[in-house]
Amino acid sequence: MSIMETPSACVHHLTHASTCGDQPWSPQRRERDPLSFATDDFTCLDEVDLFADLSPAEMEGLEQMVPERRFGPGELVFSQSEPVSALFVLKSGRVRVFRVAEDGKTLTLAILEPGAVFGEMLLVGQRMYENYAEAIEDSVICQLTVEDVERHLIADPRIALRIAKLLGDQVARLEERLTDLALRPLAARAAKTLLTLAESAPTTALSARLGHGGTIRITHEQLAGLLGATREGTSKVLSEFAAQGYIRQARGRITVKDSQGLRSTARTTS
Amino acid sequence: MSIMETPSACVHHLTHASTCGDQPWSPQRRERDPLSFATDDFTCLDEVDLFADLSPAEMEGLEQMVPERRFGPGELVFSQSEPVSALFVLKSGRVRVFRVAEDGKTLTLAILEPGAVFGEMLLVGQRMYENYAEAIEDSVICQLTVEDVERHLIADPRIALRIAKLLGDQVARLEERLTDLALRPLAARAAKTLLTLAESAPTTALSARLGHGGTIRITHEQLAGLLGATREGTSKVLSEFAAQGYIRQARGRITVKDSQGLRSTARTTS
DNA sequence: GCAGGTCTGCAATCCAGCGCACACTCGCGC
DNA sequence: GCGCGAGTGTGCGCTGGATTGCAGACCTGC
Repeated sequence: MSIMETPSACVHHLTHASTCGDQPWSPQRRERDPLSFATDDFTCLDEVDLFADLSPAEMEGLEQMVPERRFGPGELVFSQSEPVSALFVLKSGRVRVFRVAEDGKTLTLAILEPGAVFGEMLLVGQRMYENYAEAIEDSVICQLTVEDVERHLIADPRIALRIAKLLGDQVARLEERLTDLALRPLAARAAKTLLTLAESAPTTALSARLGHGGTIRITHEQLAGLLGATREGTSKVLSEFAAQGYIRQARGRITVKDSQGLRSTARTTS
Repeated sequence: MSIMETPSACVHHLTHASTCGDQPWSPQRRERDPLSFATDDFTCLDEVDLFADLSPAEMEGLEQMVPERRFGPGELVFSQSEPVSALFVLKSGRVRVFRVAEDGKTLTLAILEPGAVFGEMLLVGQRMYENYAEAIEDSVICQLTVEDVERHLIADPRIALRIAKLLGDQVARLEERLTDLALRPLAARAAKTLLTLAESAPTTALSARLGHGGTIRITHEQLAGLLGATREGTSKVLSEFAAQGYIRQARGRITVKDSQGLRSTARTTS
């Protein structure tokens, strides 16, 4: 099933976007392969610390009515034509949350790993008009409807506190990124971002065995989206990092070799 | 009393900051004039919607133990040498929350008007290591200690929800600013910011009588700090706006004349 | 009403990073 | 294993905006 057959994935509000499948900001659309999905590692709501305070019985109750959807690479999880009406939990795969300018350029707000929650703004009455989310790999996503949320979560003080913490972290991260973007050169931002990614996408058992500790799965273009820079500029600084021995590069993969070197680069101001 | 006599206002951690009162990021320090403080318009906790759900009795209880402090222009409310250990409520005056880079350049995160709450990150376990806050006018600020907060607020589900909403709004604003900074030219950001300021600092009875609706009290330099740009660059675009008739300028004051014109400028992408 | 500091205007110069173009090469899919 | 497309290296002109330096205009306090 091609995503082209999913009309709701189209975005009709973009000024310069004429036809579906021709989105300048989503070049890597592919056919979907239903066989390659990961098996269910955990039920939707386990392992998500938003719900950590719930009793097993309560979890049970919630889980019953949580539908689960699958998305192929490039497929939109939500957009303006399909506005957020639910809280999403990423079960497997990876999702990119981003914004689009009128001229088609994008900024990536976050690249989410399994276990992440998104669409949280809905919980506090925000609308998220402007945000898009797309799968960048085959992904399985649970979604709680607004009603689920309102009835079971908002009312619960334990959950409300968790939500506040979640949002607090996010505020801190955003403030950091904002000041970095304003005050630091590209190289510094790139170094910092690599360090962050390297520790947030932690070493799996497999990658550790292969000596790939600190390996990030990301393309230059995706990284550029996070940095608020062009692909070319990003490639440039990455080459320099590689030349310095700070990192090693492969296609769609970057391995941090000298985090200390990156750290000092991250501190430069101009 | 000069702020020079307030040792705790000094910042010793900045790389290039040698002496107090010589902070490159805080050029407008002045003597403090105790007579010019506004009178108490409202008690600390009224009018702050964070506490809107509390009963009058509860409010009473809280208010009793809320100390109140006064700050003169340029005086630091908190900084790295005096880290956040409280929740602040701005009663009167105006406060700038900002960050400082190693080379002394700053980015303003927010300019707060009376009734605003800040230091909220503390509520959710964030540290705010990097944030500074300074009064830009004579200001009166109430501060709840950590203990006040933990005992009376965190536990209360109504408050927790308010906090979540507060942080949610903040996330939305930050995401917006981040994408604007990354994807939009200075002129567009400036226009947008002016519009936001014009409506967030609403028309007072006095200014309405004087026909000053939509007047913002801000210097080019302060605006530049918000935009992540230089004073010169900001002055340039403001001159252009004035030439277009979008705004009228006076010292430390900008009046929006043609919000429609600004809106269209704000939409430009490059 | 005078003095000093703040705020704003202006111009010349410089430069990081963008835009564009293209060549290459890796590796996935067939 | 072969081919094609996604991912990457590179160069160069261009430009938005930073930098620097200064000059005048406006307040505010004395």
